[in-house]
Amino acid sequence: MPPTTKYDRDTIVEAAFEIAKEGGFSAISTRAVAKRLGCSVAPIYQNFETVDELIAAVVERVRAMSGELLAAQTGPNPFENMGKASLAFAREHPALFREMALEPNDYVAPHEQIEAVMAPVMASDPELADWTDTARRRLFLKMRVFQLGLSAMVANGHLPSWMDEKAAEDLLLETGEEIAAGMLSTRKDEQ
Amino acid sequence: MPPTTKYDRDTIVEAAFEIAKEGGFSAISTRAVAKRLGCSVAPIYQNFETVDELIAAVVERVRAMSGELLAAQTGPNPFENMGKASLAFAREHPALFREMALEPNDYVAPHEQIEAVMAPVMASDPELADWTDTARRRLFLKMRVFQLGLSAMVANGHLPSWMDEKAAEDLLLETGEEIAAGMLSTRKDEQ
DNA sequence: CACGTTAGATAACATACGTTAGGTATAGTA
DNA sequence: TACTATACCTAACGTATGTTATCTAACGTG
Repeated sequence: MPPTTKYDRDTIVEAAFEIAKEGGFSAISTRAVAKRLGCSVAPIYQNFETVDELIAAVVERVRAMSGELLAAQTGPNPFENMGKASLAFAREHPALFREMALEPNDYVAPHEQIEAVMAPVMASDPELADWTDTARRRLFLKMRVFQLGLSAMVANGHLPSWMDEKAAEDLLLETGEEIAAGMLSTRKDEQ
Repeated sequence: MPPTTKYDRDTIVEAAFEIAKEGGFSAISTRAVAKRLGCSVAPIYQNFETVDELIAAVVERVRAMSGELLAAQTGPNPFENMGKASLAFAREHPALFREMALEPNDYVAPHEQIEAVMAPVMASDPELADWTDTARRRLFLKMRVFQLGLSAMVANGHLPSWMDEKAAEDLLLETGEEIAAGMLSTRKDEQ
């Protein structure tokens, strides 16, 4: 039988993940991963057909991490949790956030799909109880847009200098409230 | 004297610009530009010290184009013009928009600087006449965040499928109004 | 304890990149 | 008309990449 395995799939993915965390997925090269592991490229090709397969595994790893960041938000409001998780992702892993959320790829589910998941959540929110379904969806879209914009600024260090982590979260929540309030008052104006 | 010049600086920058438009700045290589021009790499090195210098010239070209997009918006409201120009940039040159607005670089001026430019504009807006300076700045930040998020979705094709160009502009303006209305009503609540 | 399977190392091939040395030909000038 | 300056081409060097062929050695099985 063969000698004992020293570099298994997970070890390799972890090393590649660390590299991607610093330089994005494009920084993952067989030699860079091998160097980080202190080995040659051989173990990589023993565990993956091509480097693209390794990168795909790293993407899965990132998705899992993203899910953990969301699960770590245990507040009562799902929207608040989503927003805070997004900000945490952007702050803690800016390069990965850019790759996942700010580039055209299939990692991000289409808006309609996310909307479909959130529709029942919104319907059960007492604050939105008397909203029409259309209005709820539109509010959700607006909140998602704002959340993406703020997360992008966090990931790129483009926030105003005085704005720390908490201030960013506050801005997100505050604006969410204001958009909702604005939608209500505007609708009132039209009646 | 030398033979007549066939490939001058502008011609080369224009070819590199077209390449960047399709694949981003990283797609600019001496050979790719040469191929597009139907020449060798020699003219490039006659006009530029290094490929980085060429890329810098392309960045300037993109900045100029970005300015033209803003100038093309001739409506009465400066914020509306900025927002529409940003959406146009994201829609017409998604790869370039990502490079300029969604990556960490020095192309984007710090928020404070943009804020300083816009402060007098906001002060002269009759709708904001009785707002405090702090509130105006905060509104501007929120609008910029929303604008960035929406432009990012446009550039990446992450918009809901039903949302066309006009619908995106409408969403931007509508949300701007709602945030302003929400800020007013929220402040009222506090009093 | 010998053997065969296979983890890992090494080094090579092919490609793409930036850059440069050396050659060719053009066009104004002497 | 000969000369020179130079726009352009060709081909190469060095480096980084993905990938693979070949080798070495470890280890459970017989």
